Amino acid sequence: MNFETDIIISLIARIREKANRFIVEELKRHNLKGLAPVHGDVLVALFSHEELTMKQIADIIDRRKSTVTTLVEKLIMLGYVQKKQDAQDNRYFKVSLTSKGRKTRDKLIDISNKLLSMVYKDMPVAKQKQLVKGLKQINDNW
Amino acid sequence: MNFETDIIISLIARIREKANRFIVEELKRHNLKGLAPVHGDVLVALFSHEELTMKQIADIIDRRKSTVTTLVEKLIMLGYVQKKQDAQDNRYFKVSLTSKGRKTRDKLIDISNKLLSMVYKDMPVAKQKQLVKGLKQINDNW
DNA sequence: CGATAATAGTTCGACCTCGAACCATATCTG
DNA sequence: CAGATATGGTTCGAGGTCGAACTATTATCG
Repeated sequence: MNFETDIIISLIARIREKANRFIVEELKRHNLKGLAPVHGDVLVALFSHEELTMKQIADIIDRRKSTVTTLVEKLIMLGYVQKKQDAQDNRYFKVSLTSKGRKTRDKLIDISNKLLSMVYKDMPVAKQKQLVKGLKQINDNW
Repeated sequence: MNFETDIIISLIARIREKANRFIVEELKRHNLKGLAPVHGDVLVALFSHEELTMKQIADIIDRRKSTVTTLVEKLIMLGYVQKKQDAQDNRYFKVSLTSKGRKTRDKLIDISNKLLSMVYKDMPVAKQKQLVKGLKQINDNW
């Protein structure tokens, strides 16, 4: 029992909450109505992959397949992405950005940058790296 | 743009997810059926406070008042806590543990300890403290 | 005092999330 | 090749969460 270090999970949960709320506000401010942070995750994933299957998206954004079904459904409905069945293997569905989806790129990058400056504030980069290294160790050794 | 440090939010989100899933499993294993991690938070808060108002609970567990209404409702239904209106100020409702609620203490402490050992594994305490200090700085300066 | 503001709490609808059950397609194996 | 297995994906119901609108009670202040 160590009161100094026992609070790590609640600290992590709180930071995550704050980040989420910040992103929600920013999405609203950027007029990306109806989008939750997780939809941003999907779009961001598609910025660096021409197309992704439902399962790949699930793995990248760390959500269940059934959740991804809902999310992609919404993104299609809002016109940000499109989905088409793979011709070779009919089990797969390939999701890709529409032109409207591609246009969100700058806004999402802006939000990401602003979020990071909120998180780190004036923390020296060396300390940032040290912190990320520690978190990575926790995440990897689990 | 710094690829080394930009991943901090996704790392935090992932660790938080893993912790959550771990707690869910442990609650099941300890036969605390129907309880989600957040219900554990409420009970834990009541371990160190004889009684708490709905708002106090909301502040401690970092959830909205409307959410707390639902959570406490469930805890009452399951017999872990009770709620009674304050005699002096009728706006307040005081929530406190039942005897059944008090009996969860050992189990929840066990889960918490197990979680921490999962999180930190063999990380030296000095490094743990350093990590928590960094996280605290982020959480405080926001 | 009496109107106004502040505070505590609930209700309601919407949304993300999950797990379990299920369907469809492709692969493996005897 | 046929049955079994594996993999990708969806459907459905349940639950936690929020914000907005609302009720109720108390505090403030002209």
